[in-house]
Amino acid sequence: MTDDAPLPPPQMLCFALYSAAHAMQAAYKPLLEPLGLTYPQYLALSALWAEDGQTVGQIGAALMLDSNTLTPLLKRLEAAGWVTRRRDTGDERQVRLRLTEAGRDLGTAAGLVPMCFLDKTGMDRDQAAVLRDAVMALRDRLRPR
Amino acid sequence: MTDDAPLPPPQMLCFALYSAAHAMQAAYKPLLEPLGLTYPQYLALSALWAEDGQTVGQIGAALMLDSNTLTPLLKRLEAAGWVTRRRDTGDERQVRLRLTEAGRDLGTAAGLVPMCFLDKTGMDRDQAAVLRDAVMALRDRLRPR
DNA sequence: TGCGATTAAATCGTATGCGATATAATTAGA
DNA sequence: TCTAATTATATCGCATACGATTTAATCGCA
Repeated sequence: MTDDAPLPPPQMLCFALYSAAHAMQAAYKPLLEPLGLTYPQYLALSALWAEDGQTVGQIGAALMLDSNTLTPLLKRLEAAGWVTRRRDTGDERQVRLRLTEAGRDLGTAAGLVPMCFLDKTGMDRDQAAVLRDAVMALRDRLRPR
Repeated sequence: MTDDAPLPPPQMLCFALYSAAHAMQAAYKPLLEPLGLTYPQYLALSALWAEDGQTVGQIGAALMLDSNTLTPLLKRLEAAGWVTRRRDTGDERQVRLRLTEAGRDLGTAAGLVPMCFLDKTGMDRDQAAVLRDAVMALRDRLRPR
């Protein structure tokens, strides 16, 4: 039977997630740095590469981030010339993000990044998918809604 | 056979980790806020609850963080009255962190936090341990060294 | 139709992370 | 033993995250 003594960080599930997320971003860095992207910026662009013209809110729903995080990030992507930000003509509350020519080209250039990352994990697609689903299931149980 | 088209963020293993780590910290918030702690502060204190009197470097090794992150965090813990920071008398380069009386009491008060978190995951200890080990294994494969 | 409620972004403040650099103490070796 | 290399923290700058608030636009409904 297990006891209730406090576990040191290395043995906690939460710390495993915490440190693995950091390690993941560190592993992405050499892949993204040549492209001039941070990992969250890469995520935001990934959302647009999958579907261009999304609003801040739609990207936020995909990445589970709010405008307080996304607005400055998206402004940096705009300053870098990869996207444009324009108020929606139908609903001026919304801001639509559109890839520029350079932004689309960057998507092509970044095409190999996911495979390079998979390589680093030492897993095949199926193993990665199993772990991904387990982690996503945990995340969704932790989300209040 | 799978294709090489870019996956949208919700389907990527990296995003699962990224968003699960955020969800984990959000789940900890209601448990830690009453104690006046952030999640990384809780981790640092957990290291000290497991073994008091560690140096900045030792805590950093446990949490996989460097002094650029830890020094300000530990100063906040000191300002809150939970630890003291003193240069090691034997090696003045090192700074040793010691729990105050209040810091030790906080450890007692925080004793139930891990179980409360486990509850939120909807998993039992064994399931949590399996997932923890899988995530840690991935993390260690991603670490360059 | 007019106004209060709701919604979408943006802004502000604080706390991480982390690359790069600085500083002080210790160690190593000729 | 004297000094160059190494080590342990600290500092600085930038980019997230996120709670709280603000602003502007749209909606609901009497």
